[in-house]
Amino acid sequence: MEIAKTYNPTAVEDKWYQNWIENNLFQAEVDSSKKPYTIVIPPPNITGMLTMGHVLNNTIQDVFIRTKRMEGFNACWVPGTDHASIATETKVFNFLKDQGIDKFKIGREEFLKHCQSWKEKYGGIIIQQLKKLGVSCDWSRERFTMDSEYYHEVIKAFVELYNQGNIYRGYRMVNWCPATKSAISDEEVLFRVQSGKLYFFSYPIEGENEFITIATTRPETMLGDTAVAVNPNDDRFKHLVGKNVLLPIADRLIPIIADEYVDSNFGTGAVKITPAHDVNDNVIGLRHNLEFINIFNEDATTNNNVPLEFRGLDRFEVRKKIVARFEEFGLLVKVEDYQNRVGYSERGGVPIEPYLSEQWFMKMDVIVKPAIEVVQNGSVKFHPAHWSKTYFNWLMNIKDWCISRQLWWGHRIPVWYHKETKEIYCDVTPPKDLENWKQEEDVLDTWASSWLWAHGVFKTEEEKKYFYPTDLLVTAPDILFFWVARMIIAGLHFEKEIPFKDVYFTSVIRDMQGRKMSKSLGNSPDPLDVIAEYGADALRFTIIYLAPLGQDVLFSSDKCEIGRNFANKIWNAGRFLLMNAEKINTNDELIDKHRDFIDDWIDSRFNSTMKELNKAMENFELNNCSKIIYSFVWNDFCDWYIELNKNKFYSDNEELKSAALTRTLKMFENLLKIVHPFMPFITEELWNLIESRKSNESISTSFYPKYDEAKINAEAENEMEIFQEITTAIRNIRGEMNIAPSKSIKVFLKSDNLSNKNIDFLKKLTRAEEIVIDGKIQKPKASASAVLKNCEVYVPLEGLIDLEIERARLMKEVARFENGLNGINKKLSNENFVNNAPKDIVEKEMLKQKDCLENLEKIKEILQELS
RNA sequence: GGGGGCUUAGCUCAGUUGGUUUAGAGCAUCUGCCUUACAAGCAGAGGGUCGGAGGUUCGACUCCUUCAGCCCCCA
Repeated sequence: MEIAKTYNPTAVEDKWYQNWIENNLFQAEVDSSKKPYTIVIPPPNITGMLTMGHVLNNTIQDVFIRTKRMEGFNACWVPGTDHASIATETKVFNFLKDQGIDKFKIGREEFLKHCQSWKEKYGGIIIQQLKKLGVSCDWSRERFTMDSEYYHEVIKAFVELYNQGNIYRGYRMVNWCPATKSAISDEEVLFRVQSGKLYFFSYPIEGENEFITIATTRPETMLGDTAVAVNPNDDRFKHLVGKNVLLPIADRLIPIIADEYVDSNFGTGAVKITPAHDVNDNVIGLRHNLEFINIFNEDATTNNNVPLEFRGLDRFEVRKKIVARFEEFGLLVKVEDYQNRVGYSERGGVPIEPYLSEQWFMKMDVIVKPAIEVVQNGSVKFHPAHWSKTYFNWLMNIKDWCISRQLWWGHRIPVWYHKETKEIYCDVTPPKDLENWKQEEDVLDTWASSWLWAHGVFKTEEEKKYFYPTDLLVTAPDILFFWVARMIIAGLHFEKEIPFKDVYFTSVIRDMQGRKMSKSLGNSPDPLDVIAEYGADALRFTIIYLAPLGQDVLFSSDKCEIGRNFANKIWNAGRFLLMNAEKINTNDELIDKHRDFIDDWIDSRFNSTMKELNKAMENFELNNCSKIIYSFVWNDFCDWYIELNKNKFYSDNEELKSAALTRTLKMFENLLKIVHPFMPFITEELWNLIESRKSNESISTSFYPKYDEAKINAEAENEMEIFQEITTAIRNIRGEMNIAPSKSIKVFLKSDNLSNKNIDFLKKLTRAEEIVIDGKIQKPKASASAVLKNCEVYVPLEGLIDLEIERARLMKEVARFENGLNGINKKLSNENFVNNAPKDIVEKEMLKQKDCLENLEKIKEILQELS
């Protein structure tokens, strides 16, 4: 059998994914004989393309679900997509616009048909991309937030909340996106710092020959001013409070009021108040009973509440005109450069406009209470835990949630207004005399549908009962408020149960300069390109390896060399074993024959690796898991176990060879299994190569190795440690003394308690032709030496030794030991330490001191001889 | 202004209740090797005193205070 020298993922990955799907390996059905382990996917947006964030997030979910599946749980990972109301509507709107089609002309029904077909065409792309990653979702359960059953759930929830009095309609100030002509939530406003201007306007005071100067960043809103406010403690203005100002251009009289809110240090200390177009002014307006003048249309052009010459203009046009007019009047005092934070609509891409409008709101103060409790009492655990602080901070200061959106693509609010009586009807079914009613035009905020995701994805009560509450949610921290918190609220409100037990907050992926990956910066590699270049396994492993819990990740695609090289290492270990398997028969009956310390040692190492791995997994430290596995595979299994087994594979004893290979392959299979959740493809390929399997058999449904405390063997580990120390010491001499690897050497080991039994192993690893172990060895002349615990190493180098180098080597050792000894002496000469520290600690220090002293003495002796 | 996070080798990061660590890993660097699994590899080496200051303690990278710098979220 020919096995490629370097691993080539491309063919392997597609082949196995298809095989898994054909064999329905990831399908989960209700089965009361098995414990469920459930994850619902954070549904990607149908307008989205796979990002590095998705890669990290879904790899994490896959690692958990695959591990649990192999551990014997009924693992169920429910995939799906989100209709993304505003994002999709914007996309389709622009798509139609490019073809000269106007949304408003074709009307709601027609527009929704376009959305639907757009979804059919593009909505599945990200799902196909996810499959490339190797994720083991149960695709038969794929859900969409506008599937009919799910749609019904969302509407039902609205009706229930409405009937309970938790939803109300109100005329309130909202974040208005003039581009999409819709309200958006606070969380969908992105603040950007930009350089703007601060304009200083003078307003004449009624009946006085005096002016009051205000500073503003938004001159156009002066048309809607209904007061000027100053701080009540500001002596400069005390005499003006209560007087009126003649608002220029608008020619209205507005009062000067005093309010603590005003910061005397900002601008001139006097501010204009526009209650209809600024959040803070709105609060002041309510407090002082001011008039609310709305000066904008829905698209943020000026309406009929402004003087004729300013009507029907874009807000930024108006700004210019207003400033020009103030200048003309001589009322423009000055203009300063100013850095201000402007809120932008995340989807619309334009500055949002605080805007008064009729909207639907959800009362939050009461409904959030249980959601706070379940995190406080640990029913829902956050990983890392510190996110709970942010969670509490938000929930405890929560405001009512504006859930209506002036869009068409989404769940239309199930409210009808009676055409004559204006009576409101709210139900899952429309009123019987529909002709007399008019349905609410608005749809629900997308999050008011996806907050039901954790239970809404299950179609029957039986399924919900079995799979819900789910076990784990893996998500990015930036949707903690949007989604995680709201899902907890919804789960507790509608199902009386938490939606999930653990929440894993993933790292944020950044580029090598630490910048967030974004489309506009173009700094995000396309994961599919990365997969094509390095393989999905390599990408998966690398991203986990780089992403510690709670830390951001700096990523560039060349980092995938870590994963690719690791895959190649595993591949070649397998390749080597398979090459030997061509010449050596394996035989399970021999598995316990011809064992020696390396077998005990690798069993011990494997089991302590499993112990660490299980612990890291329980603590949601996947990054740590990847490192534990990497180090076992590379440093223990490849560097030492395989190397030491070579002697056996090349022996003349057929039975010994056979036993050794059987054991090594068994260990290799275990190793493949623990790597499998991280690198599913290569492990499946090798698992099938090392043994012929049945057609529907897969490593992904094989049994995960169980940790066995009894296999942890301190004696074997100790023996190995000594062996490794001696090996390294000899190799070090070879390296430092520049002895070519091809040149064979003789080694003398002076020791009383070292046996001869491992000499062949030592010879092999150090390329020595002869090794002599004896307690009475005299140091051969002109040899390089090393002093170890209970053992002195001498390598005779007649004619080859460079005394200077050897002296320098030994001096370094002297320094090392002296350094250590200093620290120990300092401790032991401290009476307080000796008296107060635990006994075993003190004893250890004394032992260390003794060893150090002995070693120092020996090295110094050797040095003396050298000179 | 409120909340959160970070600061350990050239770079990116580990370091789990303070004491088996003379502070580790990967990458990068240097030296030597194509040793019949792997040059995407092997062997060896150099490199930090843990952001600054103070404190608690017999003992601190680890706990406390404070200062400085960087980042994120909310207002």
